[in-house]
This record gives sequence, structure tokens and C-alpha cells, in this order.
Amino acid sequence: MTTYYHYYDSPIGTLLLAGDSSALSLLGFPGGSMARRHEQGWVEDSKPFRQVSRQLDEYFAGTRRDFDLPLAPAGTAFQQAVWQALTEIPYGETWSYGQLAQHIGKPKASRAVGAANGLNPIPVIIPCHRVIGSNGKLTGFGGGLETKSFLLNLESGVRAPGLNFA
Amino acid sequence: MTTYYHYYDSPIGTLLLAGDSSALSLLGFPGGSMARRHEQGWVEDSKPFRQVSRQLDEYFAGTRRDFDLPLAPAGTAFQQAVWQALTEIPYGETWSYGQLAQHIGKPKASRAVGAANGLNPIPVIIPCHRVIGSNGKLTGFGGGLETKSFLLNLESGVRAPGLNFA
DNA sequence: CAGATCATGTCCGAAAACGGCCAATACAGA
DNA sequence: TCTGTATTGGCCGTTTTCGGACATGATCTG
Repeated sequence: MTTYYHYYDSPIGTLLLAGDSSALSLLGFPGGSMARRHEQGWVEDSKPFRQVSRQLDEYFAGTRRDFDLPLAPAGTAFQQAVWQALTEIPYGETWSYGQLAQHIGKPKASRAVGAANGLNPIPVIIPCHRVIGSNGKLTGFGGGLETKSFLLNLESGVRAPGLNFA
Repeated sequence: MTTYYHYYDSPIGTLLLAGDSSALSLLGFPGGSMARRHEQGWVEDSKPFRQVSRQLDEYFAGTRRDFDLPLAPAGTAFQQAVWQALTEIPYGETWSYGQLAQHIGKPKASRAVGAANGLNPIPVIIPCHRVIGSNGKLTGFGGGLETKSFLLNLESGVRAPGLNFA
């Protein structure tokens, strides 16, 4: 099965998109500590990512609140459950790791949820940025905390870098 | 890649043959402690094993001393080296595990050789039965020691179950 | 001769370490 | 008292590490 990839420019920097012809399996930040680049054997092609790019355009423009795309993140059963639960957090809301743990029926697994969260292969689209500490702190994000903050601001309706209240 | 299998009747019991369209990758004993059966998803078909069956027929009849077949045993580099070396033991001869270790350039790895030997996926054809302890004892064989003994007797020219010296 | 020792590659189970946590404490400051 | 900030201990899935067991055999010790 051929894996295709494509680099997509966004307000939070260049993003690596990767997957096969039927579903997206990876969205990575090429820079930073969690850097992901395309691997040997993958084929550069923007066509499989037309839908993805369009919906990302709309999301960053603030005109799209939910993604509708075929996703195929690879992981254990537990991780799949966590990532699935992530997609159920409404746009603009934030849950705590503990709430997420409750939601998948393992109330005490908040810490494991955090770990699984950090391994989310498709950030932004699978909105792991909507999960924060129970004390309100952001505590972590693969693409950097500034990025996490940017995304939450975007979803809260704040457009400019500074804080603009109506 | 489809995996085909076929059960072949022999003097040492029914044998499981398996592989793809180009090479044999497994010869197993359905019974005993090391039992191997066909797995889900494999396809029963005797055609890919016509050559194999014929050569086994001849081997058990005593009219064939060397096999000439495409083999594809799966294993680590070390294991591949061991199995390759096995095919260089002449018909009717026996080597010790230590001699085999020497032959692959790792004189002190006799024990590791033993382990690799035990994982040989294609016994009989890859003649792991020709390896015995340095003290002359048979020490082990996946298909049972009686089978190992039978094969060595066959190759030494002894035809009947009892010991017949000329 | 009967044991103990050591070298070797691989697999497997157990144990421990490690996180994008969190609630219950203990205090310092106002 | 009422905050906010450290400290502690428990909880969970995953990954990593570690220790033994093997189809051995040369060597050494009593």
C-alpha cells in the first residue's frame, strides 16, 4: 500500500500530511521537538489531500467548526478509544484529561489518557488541543504550547494575536 | 501475498507444507508438542507443492540425496546463516552444534546455534536432523527424537525399523 | 568422572520506569 | 479565613529493561 505525503502551509507553520489513497493517517509538525518528516518510500502527491487541505483552509479561516474526513490513525485499542473520544469534544470547548477518561469508561485512567493524547497522530483535526489540566493549565502539546494556545484562541473567537474582547 | 498450504502424507506422519507461489516457507508436524497447523487466511492448494511432494517422495524412497527447491524460511540474519549452513551438511553425515557454529564463523555460539536449529521452519528439507551433540547424543528434534533417529537411519542406508547391518 | 563456569543469539514473561493526571494535603501570604 | 502554590501518593497504559531458558561445548576444579 503506497503512502502519499504533502506539505501544507498553515498559520501555525508548515504541516506534513500523510496517508494512503483512502484515509489520512498523519498530520505532523516538521519542526520542533516532536518533528515529523516524510519517510523514505513515501510518494509526494497533493491530490489525495485536496479535501483535507480545503477543510484545513476553512478551519483556519474560522469558517469550519467540524471536520468531515476519512481518518486512519494507527494505535492500540485504548489509544483508538481516546482519539475517538477526542472527536466528540465540541468546537471551542475544553475538557480535562480526567473528564476524557470518564468519557471512555475508565475514570481513573486520566494519566494514561494523557499519554495516549500525546501520541495522537493527527492533531488539529483530532482535537487533542481541547484537553487541558483540571486546574486550567495547558500542560502540553506536540506542536508547542503556543500552537495549542493559538488553536484554542482561534476556536474561542479571538482573531488577533492580542486579546480582543467585544 | 497469499499463503498456500497442503497436507502431505509421509512415513514420518502427515506433514504441513506452506508457502507462497514462489517458495516453500514452512514444513510442520501437525502432531506432537511442536505442532503446527495451517492458519486462518491460508488457502488449501496442492498445486504449488507438486515439486516439493515429488522430491519428498523420492527422499523417503531413498532415491534422492539432495533437494533442489526454492526456499524462503523467515528468520533473523543469524538464523538464516545457520539454516544456510545446514544445507551444506552432506547427506548421511552428522555435525555437532559446535562444528556448525565454527562453520558460520562464530565458534563460541554453539548454544545459539542450537536455539536457531530448533526454530528451523523447514525441517527434513533443511536437514537440522543431521546435527547432534558433540558427545553423539541426539539431544532434540521438533518432530520427536524417534523421527530424528528415523531420518538418520534412512540416510545411513538402514531401511528396516530394526538395525540391519550388512 | 561429576559438577561449576562462561560464552552466544533469541524469545518471553515479569518488573520497573515513564508520562501532556488529579485529588488531598500543607503552608505561605494577605 | 481565603486564596494560590508546592508536595505527596495513587492510578493507568505503554515502553523499556532485565533475567531466565534453550536441541551446546570447551575448560577448569575437585
